[in-house]
Amino acid sequence: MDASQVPDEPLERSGIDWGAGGIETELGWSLQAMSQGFSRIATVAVADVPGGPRGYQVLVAITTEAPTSQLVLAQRLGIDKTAMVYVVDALEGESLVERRPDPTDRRIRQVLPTDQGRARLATARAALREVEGRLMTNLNPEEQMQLRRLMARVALDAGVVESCIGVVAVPGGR
Amino acid sequence: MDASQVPDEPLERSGIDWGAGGIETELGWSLQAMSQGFSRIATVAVADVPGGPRGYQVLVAITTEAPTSQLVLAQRLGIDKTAMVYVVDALEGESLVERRPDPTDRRIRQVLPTDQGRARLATARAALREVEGRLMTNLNPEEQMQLRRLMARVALDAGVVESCIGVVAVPGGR
DNA sequence: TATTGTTATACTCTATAACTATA
DNA sequence: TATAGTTATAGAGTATAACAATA
Repeated sequence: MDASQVPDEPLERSGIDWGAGGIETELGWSLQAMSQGFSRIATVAVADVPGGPRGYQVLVAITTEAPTSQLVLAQRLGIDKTAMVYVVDALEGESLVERRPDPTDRRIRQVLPTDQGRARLATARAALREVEGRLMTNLNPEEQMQLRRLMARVALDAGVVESCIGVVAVPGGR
Repeated sequence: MDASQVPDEPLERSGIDWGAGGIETELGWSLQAMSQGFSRIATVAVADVPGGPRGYQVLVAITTEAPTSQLVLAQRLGIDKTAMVYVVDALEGESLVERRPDPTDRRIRQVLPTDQGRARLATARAALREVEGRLMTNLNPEEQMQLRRLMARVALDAGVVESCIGVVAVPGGR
């Protein structure tokens, strides 16, 4: 077994035996279990946002970034452009966002938040932060920060990985 | 905005502005992006294992834990018991595992690895470790270990979270 | 009656292709 | 011709329900 990629402490206070190669030493298992736990609680926390977790992410993106197209929004959030249509439809149905044609290119629809959208986002965000803390309840605040930072860095690089694996093409990209 | 759950450094070397509340500061987005990146490369790495990533996880579990039933195996791996049937079928079809009735309870099918199964697992595991390192390529070895440890701890606790949220019942559990 | 494994069915999510309107 | 958005359709994956064997 290759131990260079794996913590070399035989046993730690969490009770994980990293040398045994059990399922809890698998990054994929941790990722899946954490994702399942998160999506379960997150779905409840953002239940008031139409479109669910994806609707929430759209609200976050359009309130913190310059308005772009639905397409680049979809690529940035890691969802399909066809799914983006339904999400924006749902948000627009409750007047949380509005579509506006780009003045310079009328094919492009900018997605802009309304005041109601910002308000809905604020309450959802607070609820989400609360349950996130509950998910990481056995990590002290410092460890929670470390985890957030490390995951964000890996996530930002994840787009780079696909190119070095040899994916055929990034649709719309270059 | 509640900053108590979020790293308080305004800007770090990864270029993330934690105070702005952008999409890359969202745990859910990091989790999703990391999962997408991982499953893309993991699917390739374990392509030789029938049943894909889930077949791989079954092999890991049955080679490191005492033989149990398909049901507890499914619960442990976080997949449905009906899906477990297909995964075990696929593994058994290539003689990587064998089903054996539990001597004390003939309803239960123990799932045991064959020598071929152990060999297939070893090669897949090596391939997986390699691409995992590539996914976390911008983290130094120490940071990779930290990330593995923190995620494993949260994942192990994830099962506990569902009970304190108030899920109706854990099917089969108590 | 309850439980394990299995099968069949339905449903959700995602991906693919085709269509429109603009460029 | 190419691109952004939309729609319709098909596929994979997942969950639900019902059934057989055993306890």
